[in-house]
Amino acid sequence: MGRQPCCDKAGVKRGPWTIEEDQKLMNFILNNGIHCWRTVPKLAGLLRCGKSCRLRWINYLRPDLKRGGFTEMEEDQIIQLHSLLGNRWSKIAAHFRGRTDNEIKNHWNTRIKKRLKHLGLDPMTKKPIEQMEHFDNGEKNKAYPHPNTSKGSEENIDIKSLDNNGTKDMPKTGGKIEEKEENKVTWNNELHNYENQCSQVEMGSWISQENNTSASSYCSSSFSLDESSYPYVGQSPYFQGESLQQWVDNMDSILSWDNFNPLEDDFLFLENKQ
DNA sequence: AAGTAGGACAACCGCAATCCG
DNA sequence: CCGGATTGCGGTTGTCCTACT
Repeated sequence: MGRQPCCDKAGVKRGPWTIEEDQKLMNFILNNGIHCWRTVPKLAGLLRCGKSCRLRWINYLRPDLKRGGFTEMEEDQIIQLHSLLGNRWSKIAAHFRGRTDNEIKNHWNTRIKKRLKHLGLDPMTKKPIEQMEHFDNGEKNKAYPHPNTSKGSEENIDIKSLDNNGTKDMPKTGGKIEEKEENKVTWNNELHNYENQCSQVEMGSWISQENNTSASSYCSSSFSLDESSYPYVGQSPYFQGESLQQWVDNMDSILSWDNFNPLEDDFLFLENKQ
């Protein structure tokens, strides 16, 4: 006998969430907090399984989410972190305030992979593809173990050839990149550099958060709210036929955005209230 | 204008990890 | 310590949208 499914699939709604469902879930969580995802749909009056509710909240409804396209700097950070952490998206996402693992994973699969391939780099190893083909003759894994499979021992990572601008200095020929010794850095050095970078970014976010407590302005601290600059924003169901500002205004009527920062504090408060 | 292909994002599935009685 | 319940995670699939023919 196998394990019980997380929910009774009969009578459970699936597929895209409606605005009404989102409002129900959001209102419920903001009023009651999250104690047990399994009970959330029942108590919130939703015909969804708890897992689905959790996912919807984490990936879409969480008020502290920063939506919109990834900046080049964020992309570079993702590339760097991926070279360290592999496909551990939740760990990568932890370095980005307001980004979800799902968002980063999707962005990686749809954009960054292609970008690296376009640059003649193997997305998994960040090595020039031509070189990888050479190593495919039984030498590849030996020379460049994948972060997922290596045990985190010191290894040479050549991603420093990706400078802070991401692409500017990258040769675009199919693997005509000559590996320079000075570009090779140790695992520890790499980690140190990335952590410094990440902490700078996160500090910036926190500082702007200190200065301005509204969620919409928090988002604008690191990216423009100009929709034309960030086409993906418009793909949210909320944005169909309305501007971003209209959407924010609408949500303001449902929720008090001023209460969201810091979100963790609010949940603690809700917990204590009960 | 209709059909199709590809891209981007949202959502689901199944397994692993963790929690808790 | 054990076993069931719950949550978290990563891979995969589904859906919608847009560009192209």
